[in-house]
Amino acid sequence: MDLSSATEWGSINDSEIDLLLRERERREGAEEAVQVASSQPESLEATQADESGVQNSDDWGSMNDGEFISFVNKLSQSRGLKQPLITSQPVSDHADQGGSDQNIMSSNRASESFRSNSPLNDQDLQLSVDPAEVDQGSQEIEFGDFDTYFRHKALKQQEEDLQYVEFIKNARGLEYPPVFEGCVIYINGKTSPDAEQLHKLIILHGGTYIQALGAKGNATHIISETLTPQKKLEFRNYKVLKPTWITESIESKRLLHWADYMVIHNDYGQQRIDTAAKPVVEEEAEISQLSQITDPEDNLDKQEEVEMPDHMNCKHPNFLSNFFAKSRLHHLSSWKADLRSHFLHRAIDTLTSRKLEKVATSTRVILHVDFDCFFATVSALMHDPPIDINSVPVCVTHGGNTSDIASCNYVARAKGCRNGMWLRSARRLCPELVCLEYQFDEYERISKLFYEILLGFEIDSILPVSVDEALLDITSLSVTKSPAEIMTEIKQEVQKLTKCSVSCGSGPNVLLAKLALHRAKPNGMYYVHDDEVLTFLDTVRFADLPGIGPQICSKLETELNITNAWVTELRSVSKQKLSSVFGPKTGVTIFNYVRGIDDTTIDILANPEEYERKSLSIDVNWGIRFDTDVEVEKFLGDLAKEMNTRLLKVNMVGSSITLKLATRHPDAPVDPPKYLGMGHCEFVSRTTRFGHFTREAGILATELKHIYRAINPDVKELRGVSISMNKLVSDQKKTQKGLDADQKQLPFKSGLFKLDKPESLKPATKPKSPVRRNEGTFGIRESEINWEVFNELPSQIQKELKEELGRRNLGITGSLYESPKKRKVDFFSNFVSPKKKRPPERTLLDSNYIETRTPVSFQKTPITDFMGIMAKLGTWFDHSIQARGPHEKDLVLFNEFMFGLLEIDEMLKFHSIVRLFEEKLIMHKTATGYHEWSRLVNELRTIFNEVKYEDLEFGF
DNA sequence: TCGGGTAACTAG
DNA sequence: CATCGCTAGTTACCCGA
Repeated sequence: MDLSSATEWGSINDSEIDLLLRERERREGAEEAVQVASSQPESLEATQADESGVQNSDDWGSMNDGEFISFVNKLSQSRGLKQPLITSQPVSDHADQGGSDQNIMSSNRASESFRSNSPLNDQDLQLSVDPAEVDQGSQEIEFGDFDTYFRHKALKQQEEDLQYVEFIKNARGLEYPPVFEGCVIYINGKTSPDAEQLHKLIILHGGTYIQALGAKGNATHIISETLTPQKKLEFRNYKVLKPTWITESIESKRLLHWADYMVIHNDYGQQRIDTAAKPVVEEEAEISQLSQITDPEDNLDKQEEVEMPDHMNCKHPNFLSNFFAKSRLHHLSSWKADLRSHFLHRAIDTLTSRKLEKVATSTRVILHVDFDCFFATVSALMHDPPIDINSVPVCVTHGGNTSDIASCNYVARAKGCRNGMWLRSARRLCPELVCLEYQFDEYERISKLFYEILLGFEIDSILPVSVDEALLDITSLSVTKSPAEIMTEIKQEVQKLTKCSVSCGSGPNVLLAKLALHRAKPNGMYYVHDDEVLTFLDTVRFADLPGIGPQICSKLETELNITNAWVTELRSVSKQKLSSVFGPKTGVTIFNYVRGIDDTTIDILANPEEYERKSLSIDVNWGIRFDTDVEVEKFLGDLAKEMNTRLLKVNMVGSSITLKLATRHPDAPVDPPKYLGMGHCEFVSRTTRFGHFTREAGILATELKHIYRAINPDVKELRGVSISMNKLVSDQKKTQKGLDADQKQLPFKSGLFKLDKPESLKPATKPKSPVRRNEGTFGIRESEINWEVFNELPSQIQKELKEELGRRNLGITGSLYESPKKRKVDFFSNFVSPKKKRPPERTLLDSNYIETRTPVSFQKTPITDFMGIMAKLGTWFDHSIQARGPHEKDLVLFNEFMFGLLEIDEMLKFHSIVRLFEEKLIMHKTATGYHEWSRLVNELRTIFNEVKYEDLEFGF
C-alpha cells in the first residue's frame, strides 16, 4: 500500500496539478502502481450471548449454592475473563458438582499467554475490536480517580451503566430494542416504578441516564410524576414526562411521542405541540416507518437541548467513536496491531505444529505479496452493480473537495491520481473519476481470507505487514518449486477466493523482495535471482528503497547535491560520508541497501518476543477545535478512558505516559484548507512516569491534565492531541516477574512495618486472592474466590453478587484486603447524592453501615493511636522519598486508610496527614522520590479541599 | 560515554 | 455541506551525570 504519494498538507498544489495536466497533453500513457487498504468496521452487532446454560440473574435466589457458584463462574467466563470467579465449591457444600471443569486456576495462565491453543476459529483471526470488550474498562479506583470522580461523576456513572448493560445482555442472552437511543434522561423525585428501576430500563434500552441535571441543560427528557411550582419553573425548558412514557415505550418497542406524556404544558412543549398538531395516529405511523432516529422533530429537539456543537468536532460527546469509525488510518493501524497480536500467534502455532525441517542453507528466499489497490478493488466489487476496475477510473473517499483519496485504481493513476490526494485535485486530473464508499467490513473479511490462504502454503515463516500485505519465507518450498511457480500459485489462489489480484515480488532478502514487488505491480510478479542483484539494482531509484522518505531524499539533495538519484549513484559515496550526513544507523543502512545487502529477519519462530507491543498511543489530529481548558480536560479524560479500554484489550499496563500537542504554526492560517484539519503545526510532547504500572483511567487522566497544565498551550490554537503509554508490560508478566517487588518495596519491609502477609513478598507464588481480615465467617475459602476477576466485574454486579453471597452466608463482607476498589466505589456512591450523604442518625443498627464499615487502622495501628500512625507515616515518607517514591502496595494500604478517615468523617486527622507530608516535602526537594510524593500529596490536598467544598455546599 | 527525554521520520 | 490527517517503531539529537 502506498499511502503518502500525494499527501496534501495544508496547501493545495493547484499549480502542480496544472503542470501535470499540461505535461499530459503532450504525451499519453504513464503508469504507476500502488494501493492502499485499510480500516476496520466498528460493527455494533450484539455480543453473542453465552449459551452455555447461563441463567437469568433473576434466578439466583432459586439455585443451590453449588449451582450459584457455577453460575457465577460462567458469568465471569462469558465476560471473557480468563479465570473463574470462584474456583471450587464452598467447604460446606457437597464437593464438585458441575464445576469440576472450572477448577483450573491461575496455573493455566502461562500457557495462554503467548500462543492460543484453540483450533482454527474466528477468534484467532479476529482483526477488529470486539465490541463486547470495549466497555469493560476496569473499575480500579486509585488516587488519581478522586479528582476525576468529583469532576465527572456523570461520566463515571455512564461508564458503569454501559458495563452493566453489557453484562446483563451477555448474561441473559437477550437483546433489548434501543428504544431510548439518543435520549439523555433525568429522573426527578418519587416515581412509580421507582428511579432505580427506571434507570435500569432506560440504560438497557439504549438510553443515557444522568443522576444530576447539569447547569447547561444536558438532559433531553425529565421523568417525573408531579412537579412543585418551583420545579416547574426550573424545568420549563425541558420535556418533563410521566414514567409511563418509559414503560409504554418499552412495551411497544419503540419511542412513543413525548407529547402524550407531558407533565407540564409549558411554552416549550406548547410550541412543539402546535407544530405537531396532527392527529396522533399519523404521527405514530410516521415514527414507526422512519424509526425515531430519522424523526426530524426529535432530532431537532435534541440538538437544541443537548447543546450540541454545530458540527461533529471534538466537543461532540460521540466524537471519538465517530472519528475512529470512519478513519481509514485508524483502521489500518488497528488492523496491523491485531494481526501482530492475534494472527502472529496463530501462525506460530500452525508453523510449529507442522515441524517443517529447516533447510540447511544460508541463503533464503523471501516473498512479498500485496493486493493491487486493495480498497479500490474491494469497494468496486462491492458496488452494485460491480464496477470493472480495468476500464473505469475509481477511488475510495468520503467524498468532499478536501477529502483524502484512500485508494484509486490504475486507470485513475494513469491520469495522475494518487493515493492521499484530495478529491478536488484528483477530479481536475480525471473528471470522470468515480467515487466509491469505504467498505471496512469487507476489507477485513478479505484480509482474513488472504491470511488463511497464505497459511495454507508450506512456508517457513510469515510476517504480516499490513491488512493486505505480507512477507513470506519460502526457502523450503523453493527447493522443489521455482519462485515463479510459487508466486503463480499464490496469485491464482488469492484471485480465485477473493476475486482480487495480488502482486508478488521475491528475492534473497527482504529488501530485494520489496523492490521486486514494486517492479511487479500491478497484478504481476518478479523474482530477483541471487546473481543478478546488482544488475537489478541498477534500475532502482534511491527513493524507492524502503525507509527512504521525502526527508532523506531532500537531505540527499541539499547535502550531496544529487536529485532524483538512482541507487547506483550512491555506491560511490563512502560509509563515513553517508553516516555523517544521515546519522550512523541510517548511513550504514543506505550503504548496505545500495549494494543489495539487508539482514532483516522475518523468522517469527526464532524471536516471537520481538513482536510484542512496546507502546500504545491514541492520536487525534482532526476535528480538534477547543475554546476553553475545561473542554480540553474533558477530552483528555475521554482519551484516558479510551486508553484504558485499549490497554485492557491487550492485557497490558504501563508505567509512563506521554502527551503530545499540536498547535497551529504561527505562519499557518487559522482555518486550514482541509475542513477541520490540523494544517501546518508545531508539536510539543512531554512524558511522566508513574513509578508503578497501571492503566487506571483516573490516574491516566490526572497525569495528562497535569502535563497539559504544564505545557499550557493557547487553547484556541490546538489542532491535535496524542497520548501514548510507554514501558508496557503484560498483566501476566508483571505478576510473574514480580515487577512490583522490583520497585523498591520500601525499607520498612525489613523493620518497622512488617507486612502481615508473608506470601505477598514472594511474587512467584503471589496469590490471586487477598487475605481476608475477618476470620471464620467464610463459607468459601479465600483461595476459592478470585478477587481479580471479581474486581473486573461492573460494580453493580459486584454489589449484587456480594449481596447474594452474603444472603447465602458464603460471605463477602466488603472488608477484604485487596478489594479496596469496591469499597471505594461504595463510598463514593454514598457521596453522589447530597440527600443520601451521611444520615446523621446512622447507627450500628443500620445494616448498610455494619456491612460496609471496617475498623480504620493503618499497619495494625488503630485509629485511636493517631500519634502512632503519624509516626509511622513520617518514617514511611522519609524512607521512600529517598527511594523511588511510595510503593504501590503500601499505597493501597495508605489509600484505604485515608478513605477510612473520610468515611468516618475524620477530616481533621486527614488534614493533619496532608500537612505533615506537605511540610516534609519542602525539605526533600532534591530527593529521588520527590516527584512521586509531590504528586500524591497534591492529590490528597485536592481531595481534602473538594470534600470540604462538598460539605459546605450541602450544609454539613 | 552513557542513558533518558524529545523530536523527526517512515510505513501502510 | 464539509470530513473523519492513525499509530508503532526506529533513529537522531540534545542534555546532564
